[in-house]
Amino acid sequence: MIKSGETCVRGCADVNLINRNIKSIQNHSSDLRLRAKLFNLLGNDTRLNIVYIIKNENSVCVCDLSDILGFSISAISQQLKKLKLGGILMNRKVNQTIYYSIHPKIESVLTDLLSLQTVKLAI
Amino acid sequence: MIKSGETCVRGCADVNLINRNIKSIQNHSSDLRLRAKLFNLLGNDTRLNIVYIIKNENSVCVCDLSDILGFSISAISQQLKKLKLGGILMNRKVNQTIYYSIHPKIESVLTDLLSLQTVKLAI
DNA sequence: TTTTTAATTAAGTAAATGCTTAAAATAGAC
DNA sequence: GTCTATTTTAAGCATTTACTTAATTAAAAA
Repeated sequence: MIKSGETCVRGCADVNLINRNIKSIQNHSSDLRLRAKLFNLLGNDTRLNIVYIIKNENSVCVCDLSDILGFSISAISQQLKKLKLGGILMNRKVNQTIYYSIHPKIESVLTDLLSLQTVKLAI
Repeated sequence: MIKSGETCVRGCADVNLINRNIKSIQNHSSDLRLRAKLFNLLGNDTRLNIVYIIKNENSVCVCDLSDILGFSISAISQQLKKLKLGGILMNRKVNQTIYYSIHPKIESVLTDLLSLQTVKLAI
């Protein structure tokens, strides 16, 4: 907790606002961290493309993703690993082939995130 | 366009799926890039905290954000610059103080993004 | 005018990111 | 058993990221 004129050299510090928001950030820290993590996973062109493709096709193998996106199998595999660890994807093995699909828990959230109107963003 | 057995050594390549999705990614590339950029901006703890605070307070100065989040003024200023360039924040000057606020164009999108149920994400 | 305040910009740095190629694991086909 | 196909993992590398401190800008106050 900061008291008026205690830690800030400047005059303009809004002590109430500062303390109120320090608490607020603390109270919501786990939610905010989780949210940032989700946004971070989707905030990369390659990973967002992967998620977009799998969402449309339900289930896609590593090889096909590599052919579609033009990156090495290895590169795709590494991104798939991150998406799986992040709870966005799951996979199942059929013979030698591993098919990735959207994790049911995140399905509806992803639908929302991918249908949001972001056209407004263009500056 | 890939033809069956043309570019892929492997047998399992689903040529139709591959070509269909190459087109799909091309058609949606600008939307996907924009969306990834937005997620990327929000996919960082410091920046998401900044946006969260400003959304709650309407208008906050650089100094106060620095005190709340415990980073140098400079660090906060650099993140604010990214958020402003990305179309998420705007600012106005009152004497020596610069107040940042949510850009009206992105307000409703942000409300959606911050109210999405992401608790499901925990693994 | 000089000093002070708020913020930005510059420069530097450690760590993270995202790809590459090469090696290793896994399991079906021969 | 060996060979082949699919994927993962390891190692390396160039780029980006996110902070720090120091210098600079801009404008109000003394």
